[in-house]
Amino acid sequence: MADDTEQRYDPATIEPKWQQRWAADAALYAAEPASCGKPKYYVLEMLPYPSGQLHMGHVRNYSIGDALARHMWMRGYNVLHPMGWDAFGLPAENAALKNNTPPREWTLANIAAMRRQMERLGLGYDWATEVTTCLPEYYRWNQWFFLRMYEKGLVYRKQSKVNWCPECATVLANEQVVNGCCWRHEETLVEQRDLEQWFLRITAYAQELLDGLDTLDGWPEKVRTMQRNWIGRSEGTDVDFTIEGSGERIRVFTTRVDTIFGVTSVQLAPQHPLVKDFCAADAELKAKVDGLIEEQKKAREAGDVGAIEKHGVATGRWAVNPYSGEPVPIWVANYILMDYGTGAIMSVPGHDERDFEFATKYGIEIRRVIAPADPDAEEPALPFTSEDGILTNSGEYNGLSCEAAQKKLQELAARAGFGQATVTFRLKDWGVSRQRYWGTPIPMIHCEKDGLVPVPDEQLPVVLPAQVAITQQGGSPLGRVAEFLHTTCPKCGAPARRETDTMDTFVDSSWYFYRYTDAKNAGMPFDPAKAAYWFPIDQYIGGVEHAILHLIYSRFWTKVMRDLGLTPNSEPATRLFTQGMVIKDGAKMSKSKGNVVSPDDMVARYGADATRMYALFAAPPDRDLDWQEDGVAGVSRFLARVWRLVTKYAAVARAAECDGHSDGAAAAGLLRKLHQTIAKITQDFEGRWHFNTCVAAIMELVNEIQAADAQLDSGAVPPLAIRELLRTLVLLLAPFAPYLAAELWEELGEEGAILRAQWPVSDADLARESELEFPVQINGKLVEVVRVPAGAASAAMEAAALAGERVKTRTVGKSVVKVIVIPGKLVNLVVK
RNA sequence: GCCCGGAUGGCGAAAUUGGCAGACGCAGCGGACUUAAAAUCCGCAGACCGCAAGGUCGUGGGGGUUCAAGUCCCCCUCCGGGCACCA
Repeated sequence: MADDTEQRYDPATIEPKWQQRWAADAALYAAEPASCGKPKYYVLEMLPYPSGQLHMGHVRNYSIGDALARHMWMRGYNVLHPMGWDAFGLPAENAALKNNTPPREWTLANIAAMRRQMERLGLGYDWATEVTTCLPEYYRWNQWFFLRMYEKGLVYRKQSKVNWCPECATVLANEQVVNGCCWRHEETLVEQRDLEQWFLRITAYAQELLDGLDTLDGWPEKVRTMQRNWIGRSEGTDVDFTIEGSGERIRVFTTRVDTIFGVTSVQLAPQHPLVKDFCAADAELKAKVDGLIEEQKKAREAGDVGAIEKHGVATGRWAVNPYSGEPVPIWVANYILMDYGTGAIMSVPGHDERDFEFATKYGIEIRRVIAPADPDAEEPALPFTSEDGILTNSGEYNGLSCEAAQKKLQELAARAGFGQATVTFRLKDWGVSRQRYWGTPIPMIHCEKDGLVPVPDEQLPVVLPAQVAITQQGGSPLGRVAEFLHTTCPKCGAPARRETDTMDTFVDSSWYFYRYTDAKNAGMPFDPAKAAYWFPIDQYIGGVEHAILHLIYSRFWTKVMRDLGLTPNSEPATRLFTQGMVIKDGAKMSKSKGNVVSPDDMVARYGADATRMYALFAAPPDRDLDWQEDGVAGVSRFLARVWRLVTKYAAVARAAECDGHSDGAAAAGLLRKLHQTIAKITQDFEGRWHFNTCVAAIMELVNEIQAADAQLDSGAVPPLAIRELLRTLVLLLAPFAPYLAAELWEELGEEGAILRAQWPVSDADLARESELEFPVQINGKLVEVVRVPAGAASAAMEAAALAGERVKTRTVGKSVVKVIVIPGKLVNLVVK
């Protein structure tokens, strides 16, 4: 048996052996202090939710990050490559309900299981900096930040809508609402209820979050665009209309104040406070408005807000256009949103599609106030929404361009006090309240006498109680834990009540990457000096599904931390990479589709190296990856070939004299290929990241070495060259197949960890081709391939092309009209 | 509806700056080794016509620019993702 296994590449023996050695070497993947003098490199992969099972998306994400980290270590950098757990969240409560396991136990067991999976995959993390967000040592700093933000006026409370399942009698997170129904009760419509909620004032940073995107040129344009749209900055004008009779004002927001003379109604959102007043005196109106609210709600629940038919109801009131003095009717309409702008609009049916649709339906006047800039042009049909035109039917403003009119009208409004230029953002403040158990308790106390009182710093952390019955009853589970709920007011000492909301888990992931730089700090979230050394993150890697929320929150939190003096950086990461999804049989891997491939299975069958390398080989990292198990088998076969090749010549390589001589034609060809491969892979690590072609390049190199097996065997290739070939091959493999590389490194008699070995440098002289092989085309079609000595002049190329056998037979009796020579590339003959 | 990706052999893909389309791998076929198989090694392999030499076509479709287009420009189709009454 021994003989047999000795001859075979066996990841099941190699990999656990090295896994053990690496686990015993605490310094191997450890970040060094700033004093080490090396340049720093912070490579970060998004931390996973500890579901208990790594999936292929994780494997892909971490294989990319680990390859980069290993490469940077070999380039001599001080690398921070940490990992942690986004450990709060609903699944733990669901598991508690289902299995009667406490969320904490369930979560910690899952973390242990996933960490074992990661270690088995050979991912090189610095576990000394591990961060687990559900532990008080971490979440106390969430509370600390919350209090700092409270002091800065960045935290406030307000009434807000929540999803409520009447069957569960509890609040649902947005993700638990499926097609407008409760995920547990698929027939039960989710209701919107008003609750007092905590908010973080992210909108205070809206402009900066937008401007910062311009500096993030290391981020994918797609992500920046998505964030820009999400922030949704829009410049416009606030205009106050006066209600006839009462003298009350309705403030509207418009981006097209130049169309003000085309206003033929004012439209209010059904939830607008003035509508409530109108309804108080008019039961009939109230019934109709309630109907509109119901329609909006239904549409929102059904998830097609944009598709609902426009409905409205006239209030019978009139509002006066402050520019023209003209009264227009006030309507309430279901397409007006209370939470954007002022919840009221001026309706200009002549120049807005939605207003046009509404006015047509209800017979409201449609007026043209913008004419084409070219007086000879035909008047375009209404609604005419372009801003490329001049004002008409607009009194003294007639003839002005839209842009000029906007400016003039804004100035007038400001002067006369009925409005001004203004900027509106689509971005809303961040509601962080969750009526949930498994999250960070919000560190606030409700006192009868003193009102809202923050928990003093010295009383942090507010610890999540361990013994909590997770039930499906309504309200926050923490509200039913007497020991937690009842406390005393820090100000007056009287009995008081703790806040029972917990924080959104996006809070945890908004700053965890700072904690990695100083994970054990008990006195601060982190030491600013340590963070200043490591930040910004040099490369952040994760799924594009986090392009908006997580990455906006993280940017916001960084700016807050900067303003607290904790970091000099305004942005957390200079470069962001978003990898593609893992697909199988044409669909994203998911339990419901039954197309999930377990990483454990792959590792058991083919080994960690083959699994990881396949994840890099099957597609470029930014594209979707189609998982084909036969492909993993192919990579595994390739690794076996490498193993056989290196072990076959290991003894020769070990014995090679370092001062020996390494020439010979066979060696020159192989060394040329070797140095070309080094150059290709090094270059890819520096920018393009097409690791699929890196793996292919290594395969080509191995194919070529193997094709020269006879020369290697016969001694035609000097031992020193063999040594360089194999040694470098193993080094190139190290970021992609770390176990096999470590094993073969040792096999070649090298001392010390391959991770500490120097990344090979391509020698341009050795890489250079001695001959140029170039295509000759006739009229753009390939006719022949000819050779000239490398570096030959254009004239030599032309001569060689014209001397080609096939070229000669093809040009007989014809004339060469033109010869195009691209030096070093090709020759094209234009022949008639 | 708007914004972003993408479409290349039987399959995953490559072609980095407009310059030999299909590298590398999978599946397939033929051969060597073997009593046999597995494993391994060698070879073939875009489609069509042809015994062959060779030829014609070919990167979702249509048009264009160019000596030369998978790559650039215009129009269109399909697939994936994001946003969606944002005033």
